[in-house]
Amino acid sequence: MLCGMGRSGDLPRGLVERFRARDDAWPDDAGCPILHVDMDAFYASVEIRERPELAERPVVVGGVGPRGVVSSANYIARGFGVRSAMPTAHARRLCPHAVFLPPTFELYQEVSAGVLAIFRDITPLVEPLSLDEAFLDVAGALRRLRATPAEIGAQIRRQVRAEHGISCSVGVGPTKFVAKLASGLGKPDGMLVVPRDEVDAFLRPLPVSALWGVGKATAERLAAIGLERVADVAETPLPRLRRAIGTAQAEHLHALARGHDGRAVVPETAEKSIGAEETFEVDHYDRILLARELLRLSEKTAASLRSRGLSGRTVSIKVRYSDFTTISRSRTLPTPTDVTQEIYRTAVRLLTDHAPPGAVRLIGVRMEQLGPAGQDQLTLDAPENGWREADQAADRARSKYGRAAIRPASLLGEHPDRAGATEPRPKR
DNA sequence: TCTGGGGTCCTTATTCGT
DNA sequence: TCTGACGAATAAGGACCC
Repeated sequence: MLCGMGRSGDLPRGLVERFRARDDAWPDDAGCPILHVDMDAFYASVEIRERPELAERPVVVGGVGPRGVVSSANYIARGFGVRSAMPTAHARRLCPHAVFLPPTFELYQEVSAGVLAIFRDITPLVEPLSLDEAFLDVAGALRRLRATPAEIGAQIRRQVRAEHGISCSVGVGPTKFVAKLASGLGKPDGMLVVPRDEVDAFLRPLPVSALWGVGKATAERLAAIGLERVADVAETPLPRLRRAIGTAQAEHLHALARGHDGRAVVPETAEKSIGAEETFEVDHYDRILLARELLRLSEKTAASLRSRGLSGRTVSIKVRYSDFTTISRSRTLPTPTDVTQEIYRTAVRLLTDHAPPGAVRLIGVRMEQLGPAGQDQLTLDAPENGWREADQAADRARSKYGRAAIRPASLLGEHPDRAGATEPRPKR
């Protein structure tokens, strides 16, 4: 959410300013149909909007437990060095007087839906990347709106602020990649327009970490062969790049570095996997407790599948040990399922077949190979039919009476959100 | 500093059928 | 019948993104 900072790096200051839109004046936006809109410090901004008295204070949103990390921090908190993905404990040391808040996703989802509605009024070609950012292709909307891409970007910024009380940044460019970089460098509360024929001048001075898909590991490998800027990558022969980082990534980065990015803005993409995982506040050895946690996570995953009308064929579990090494084990079922009990049984078998050697800090369940539910599941007499009906009845009860209404027997006595997480549970 | 939770995509190895 | 080549599916791990 706030990763833009390290990426802009030691960019020559003037370079960004050259592309900045201000006072209804900006560089040539002909041939720049792609907009990337990114909310500024989204979670923190929404929380501040709800509580205006926080506006002048450092605000950090994230996990507040001993193992929480920062999801979002307003710019005052960033001034103290607080960054996203940083352990909350570290953020507290850097900025003890900040207000620390747990995230309230329902609220962010609401605001996000409202902002997306603004985008969809402009064009149906809206591709959300997460709750707080989206691509728009406005090529087809220009004539109808009698506006240029940058005018549309400016309008969006005004409208988001007026209707939702938060600021956003916009990047306008000929491709998705350029638009995304531009919005990041325009932050906070700004707009950058990168003309088609200035893409090279814009990209070449950036550090390689600005390239989409280059994180710590890849940046190190590139540095090892002497590549530090986007220009270096653009000028490196492909075979050399392939040897350093592998075929697919080499070709992808080489293209991006030269300003080539043919990816279209795609409104709807099918989900590939759905799952749930949890990090314990303290590590656990207890197999029974781990199994109980798997049941809770299977239930969550299955309910999520059912609410989307999907089922999955591959059940996969993930276990992270206290030393942070992480394993995954998976099994593909003969037919797809969205039934809690089936997912749980498979998950537990995976866990016991590969009994964890040590203390566990995280456990998770995920379903893959998703498809529309209802195919292959209605085999008469299949043992899971009874379970399906039970699941559906439970879904209905939960939507009527709340999540605590219906729980598997082995989760009784636990708080619905925190079953098995940490504290010893009350004995009954 | 001591590392969340939701995902996507890629690479490599293995197995199985033709 | 044996063997190898090949592709598809499966499994595991890792990097990366927000």
